[in-house]
Amino acid sequence: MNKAVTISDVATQAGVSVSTASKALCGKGRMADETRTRIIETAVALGYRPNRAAQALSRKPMKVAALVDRGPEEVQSHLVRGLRDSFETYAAFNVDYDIFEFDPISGSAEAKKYLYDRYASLDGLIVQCDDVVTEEVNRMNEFVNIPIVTIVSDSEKIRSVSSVVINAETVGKLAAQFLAMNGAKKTVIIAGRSETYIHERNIAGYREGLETIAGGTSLLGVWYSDDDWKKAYDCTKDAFEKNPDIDGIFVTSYLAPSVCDYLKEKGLEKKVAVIGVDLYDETEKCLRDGSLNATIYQNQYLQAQNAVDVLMDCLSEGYRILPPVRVKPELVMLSNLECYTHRK
Amino acid sequence: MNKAVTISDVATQAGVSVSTASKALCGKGRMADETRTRIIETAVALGYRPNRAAQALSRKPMKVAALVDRGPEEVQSHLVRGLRDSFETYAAFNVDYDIFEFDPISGSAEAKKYLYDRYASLDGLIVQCDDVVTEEVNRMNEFVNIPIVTIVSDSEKIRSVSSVVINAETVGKLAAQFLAMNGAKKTVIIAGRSETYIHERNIAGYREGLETIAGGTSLLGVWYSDDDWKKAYDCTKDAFEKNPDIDGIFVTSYLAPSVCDYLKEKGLEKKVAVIGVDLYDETEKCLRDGSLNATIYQNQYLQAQNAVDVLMDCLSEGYRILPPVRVKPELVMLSNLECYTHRK
DNA sequence: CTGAAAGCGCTTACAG
DNA sequence: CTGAAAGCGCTTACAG
Repeated sequence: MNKAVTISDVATQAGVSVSTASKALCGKGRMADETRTRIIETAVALGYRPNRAAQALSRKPMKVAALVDRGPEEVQSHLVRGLRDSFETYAAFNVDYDIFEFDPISGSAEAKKYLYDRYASLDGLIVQCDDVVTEEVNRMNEFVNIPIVTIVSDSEKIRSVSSVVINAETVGKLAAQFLAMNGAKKTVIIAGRSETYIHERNIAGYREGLETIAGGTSLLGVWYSDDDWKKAYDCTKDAFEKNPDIDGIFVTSYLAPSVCDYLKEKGLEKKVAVIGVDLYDETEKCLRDGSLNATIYQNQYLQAQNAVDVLMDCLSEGYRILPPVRVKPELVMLSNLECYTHRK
Repeated sequence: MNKAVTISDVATQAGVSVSTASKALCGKGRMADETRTRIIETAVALGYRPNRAAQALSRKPMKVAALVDRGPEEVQSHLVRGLRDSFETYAAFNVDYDIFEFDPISGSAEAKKYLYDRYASLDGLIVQCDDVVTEEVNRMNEFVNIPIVTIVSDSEKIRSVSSVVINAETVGKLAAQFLAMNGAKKTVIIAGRSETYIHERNIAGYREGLETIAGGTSLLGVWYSDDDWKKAYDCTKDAFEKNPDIDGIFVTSYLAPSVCDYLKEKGLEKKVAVIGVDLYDETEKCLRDGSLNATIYQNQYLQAQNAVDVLMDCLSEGYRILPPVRVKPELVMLSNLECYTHRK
C-alpha cells in the first residue's frame, strides 16, 4: 500500500497553505476562483481522498434528524432502535442525531413545526412519513438543499433524495407462492388502508404471483381493514360469510393476529393457510399455535440501519444522491422463528 | 447529547496521565496490575468508549488477514467479495488487509506456511478453514494471542475466538417444514461430506423438524455425496432405485442442481419437491425451471461482512471475545429470487 | 513503572 | 483573499 495522498501534499503541490486547500476542497468560505480551481485540479490529479477519520475528528458535530410516523408500538420500536443503534455507531464520526416520532393521524402539524424549527440547522434528514409531511419536506428542501433519505414511503413523492425501499410486489408474490405451496386454492386478501401505495403494490404482486408461479390458486376478493384491529376481524368474518370455502388468506398489514382470532373461534385454523406481514409478539404467538403459517418480515431494524448508512454516505461524499437500497422481505415460519426472537 | 467521555477524562479521574491510561486500556506494555485495574474500572464506571476516528488516526496501520478455504467458485466469491468490501470500508481506519485463499484439499500446507510467515506480525485474523489448519491456528494462538474470528466452521475447535455462525439445525428444520408444506410425505436427504459437523447438524435439525412441525412426513434415508457433483447424481439415482415413491429431497450441500438433473432426466421434477442450500447460477436456473423448489441461502456475503465487523470490534475494544454472530438462513424461492439476483 | 510531547490528517476560528 | 495556529482524541516512541 502506497502512502495515501494527504491534503498537505495537495497544498504543497498547488502552492497554497493547508487551510486554503481545505477551504477550497470542502467548498467553504470565499476565495479567488482561479485558486479554488487550481487546488481542486491538483487534488484530482494527485488522487487525493480525504481521510474521514481526520475529518470527523476536526469538524464540529454534524446535525442529523430522523422523522418517523409512529406505527404499532412493536413494529415501530424496531425502526427506532435501528436508527438509534446505527447512529450510535457513527458517534465516532461526530454526529448529533435526533429522532422525532409523531402520530400519523394527529401529528402532521407537530411534524411540520419540528421541521420549521430545525431544518436550517440540519446537515441531513431521514424521513418516514405521510403525504402532508412529505410535501413539507419537499418545499423546505428547495430552499436549503440537504441530503434526505426516505424509508419505505411513497418515495416517488420526495424529490432529490436517496431511499430505502421494500419491494412490495415481491412481498405479494411471495405470499401467493406460499399459500399455493400450502395447497390453498381459494384465497382472499385482507389489506391495510385502501388506496395506499404499498398495499396496492402488495395486491398487484400477489395477482402476478398467482398467475406466473402458482397456477391453480385463485383470488376471491380483497377486503380493506384500514389498519384497524376490529375491522380486520370483521372483514374476515364477512369474507367467510360470502365464501365459506376460503382456504388461504394473505394479510398485507400487521393485523394477521386479528384474522387468526376469527379462525380460531370458528375452529378453522387448521384448514385455512394464513400469511401475514411484520413480526411482533402477537404474530409470534400465532405462529406458535399454528393459526398463522408464516409472516413476511420487512426487517424494520435493517431498514433503519440502511437509511442511516445511506445518509452518512451522502454526507461524506459531497451530498450525492445514492441509488435506492432494497431490503429483502424475509419469510418467517415456525421453523426459523428462533432466528428472529432475539431480534433485540 | 452529553459530551462523550474521553480518555483524558478517564486519566484525570484515575489520577494518571493520558499515556498511562491509553496503555492500560489497550493492554499494551507492562504496568502495575493495580494501576491497570483501577484505570479500567474507572473507564467502565465513566462509560468510556474510545473514539475510533482518533484511534485510527494515531496508531500505525493495523494488519489483518483472512484465510479462507476455497469452495465452489460462485459461493466462495461472495465470501471473498464480502471480506474485501468490508475491509475497504475500514480503509479510513488505517487497516492493511490481506485475503488468502487456499485449496481445501491440497492447500493445507500452503495455508500453514502462510500462517508461520505472518502470524507474529498480525493484529487480527479471520479464518474459514478445515481441521488441519484450525489445529495450526490454535497452536499459534497459544504463543501470540490475537483476536480470531471464524466463519461457519467447527467453531468449537478453535479456542478463544469470536465467530460468525449459521444455525445448522434451523436450516434442517426449515427444510423439513418446507417439504412438508409442499405435500411431501416420503423424503430423503442427500448430504455433503459424511461425518461433517455442519451436515450432521443439518440432518439432526431436519429430524427434529419432521417431528415437531411437520408430522406425517418421514425420512427414508440419508445419502452422502462427499460434495462431489457426480456422486450426488449417483446418490439420487440409488435413492430412487431403492424408494421409487420419494416425493421430497433435502440437499444439505450446494449440489442440488445435480439432484435436479437426475429428476429432469426421469421426468420427475414436478412430482418431487427439492430444497437445497446456497445460491449461484446453477441453483438459479433450477429455481427458474421449477426443478428446484427452494434453496436456503446462507448469505456468504453477509457472513463475511459480519466477520470483518466483529474482528474490528474485537480490535478496538481491547481484544474482547465477542458472542457469536448468527446469520439467518434465507429461504429463496422463485417469487423472491429477484431480491438475490443482483447480489453483486 | 509512568508521563510529557509529538504527531496522525483534517477543520475552523482568528489574524493578517 | 490567504495563512499560521490551535485543536479534535488518541497512540507511541522517548525520556525519566
